[in-house]
Amino acid sequence: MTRSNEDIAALLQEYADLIAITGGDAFKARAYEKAARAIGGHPVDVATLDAKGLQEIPNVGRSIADKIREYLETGQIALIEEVRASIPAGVRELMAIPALGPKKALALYQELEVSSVDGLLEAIHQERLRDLRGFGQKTEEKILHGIELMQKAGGRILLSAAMDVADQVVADLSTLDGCVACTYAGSLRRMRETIGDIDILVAAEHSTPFMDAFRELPYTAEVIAHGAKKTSIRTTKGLQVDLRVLPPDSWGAGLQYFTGSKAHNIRVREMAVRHRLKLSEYGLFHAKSGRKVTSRREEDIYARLGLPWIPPTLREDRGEIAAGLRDELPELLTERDIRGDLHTHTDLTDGLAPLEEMVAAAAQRGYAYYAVTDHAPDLVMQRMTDEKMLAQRERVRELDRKHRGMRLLHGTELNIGPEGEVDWPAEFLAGFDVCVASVHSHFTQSRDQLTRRLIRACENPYVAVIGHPTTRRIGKRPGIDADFDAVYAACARTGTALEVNGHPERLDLGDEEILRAKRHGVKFAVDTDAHSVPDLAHMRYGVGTAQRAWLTEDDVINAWPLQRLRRFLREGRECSGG
DNA sequence: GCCGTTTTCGGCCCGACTGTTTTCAGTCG
Repeated sequence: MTRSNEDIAALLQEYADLIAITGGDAFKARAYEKAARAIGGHPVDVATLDAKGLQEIPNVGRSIADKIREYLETGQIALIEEVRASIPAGVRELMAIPALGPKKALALYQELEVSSVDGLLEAIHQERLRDLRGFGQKTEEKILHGIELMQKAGGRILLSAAMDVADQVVADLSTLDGCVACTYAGSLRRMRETIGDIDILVAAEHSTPFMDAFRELPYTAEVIAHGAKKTSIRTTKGLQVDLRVLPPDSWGAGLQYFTGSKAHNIRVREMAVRHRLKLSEYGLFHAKSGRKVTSRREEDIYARLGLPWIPPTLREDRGEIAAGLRDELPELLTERDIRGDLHTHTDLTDGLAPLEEMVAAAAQRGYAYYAVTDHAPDLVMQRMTDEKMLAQRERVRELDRKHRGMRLLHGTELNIGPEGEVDWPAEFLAGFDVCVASVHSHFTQSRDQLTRRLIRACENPYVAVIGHPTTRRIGKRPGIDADFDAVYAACARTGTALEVNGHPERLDLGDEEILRAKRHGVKFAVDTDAHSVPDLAHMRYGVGTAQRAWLTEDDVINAWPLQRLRRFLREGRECSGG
């Protein structure tokens, strides 16, 4: 993940928003948006490219290339700074609320001088929106609901955003002299879907050099607190990061303590008490004498309590301790177990990279197989046709012959229509190796309709995987309201797998839903839904989510050898229907 | 602003839904 690509993408997206808010040329805004997306998804660090290299990125022309150079040289883009000065940052934040776009955000600012979410709430409570043209009672309700949804995230950020920062901090601190170990702990290590703040641990004899370096990092914007054992900072992006430096001898105890979860740690400490021991972040001690038993490694602490080492993703007090005592902890799925990705896109629809680049990147990851699943025609904006799909299949077959060691599957991501129908009739679907089917619209149907709709998709013999089953967007949109137990039962009955979509905004199904689905005997596909080469790396979040739901290699169809996967796909086609 | 030419301009993903309006603008995927 390259820092400058992301920063520049964010900046260009901001400019696109500002153009939209100020009523500028909509096509120009769109051009900046497209460039932002292309740069965010570009596999090469733009800081290493010259003007010519920059313009080779799709949707980046002379003007935007110049602005990127300007940013790389001066750290800002004058034009964007200028527009920023005329529109308060809060106005743009309003656009993050569902139901509010640039036009309504601008109306709120110009007519009511609202320039923050809090200000908007106040205006609503004072009933000042009532007189505003284009704002009615329903809009008001939608806005309130949207704000509630945003605030429920409670300032927590996406797993991926936290991971990027943590990876960077760990890399920076690991280079310092005297660093025995350095890693992240907390909910990030447990791979929770959202993260409150980031905990970084260092094992070293002397803490001062680390605390000093931490405060001096280029992305440290503010030092919240600093001492010998703990320093807290806020990054330039507003994230809180805590650093704790432990003596190497306390590493295991500290790591165990700061990884949590709180509920898990309470259980473990209760066990310690029953063993007449006492567990703290400094180690495991004899309760009476206070003599240290062990503290250096997590494994030793768990072992002394009669437990195997418990993977962090399981430490949620969901039965992991009882299972550990019975020696029945699952052999969790790991990223190494994944043999292929079954849901990916190319630039034939809304992906960024051409087929050849996606395939080359997949081969680089060491996959044994890889499915290309571009959108089907019912998602009208993607302009798919039978001819385009068949032509792509020819290219896939040809590439497959060239690639030794990785088999290419030709698939599609079908759209599940309002009645549960999909884009193509059986005879056309039969030509695909694998079909993913997903809901992309009509989220507000009744519970019965949504349930029937999903079940009908499962019953289509050619549908092998239900993509992002709840369609939630974390912090933005709740999942659809269907009777998912009925859907899971249908999946089990028809041999249809459920997706664990690894996109950090989706993580869909989430851990709790996977646990429920598994009880119905369903199999899963852990996919990235990649729309660019860097997106392929989202597999780590899909696997993390799968781990949190106790999934093993046997539960996950794309962890199987190709032969077993093909058998699953074949049997699904035979046993679905009615 | 980008792109691809019918090569220096003219088109740019397109349709549905929703709420507000009184015939359509704004938002979304």
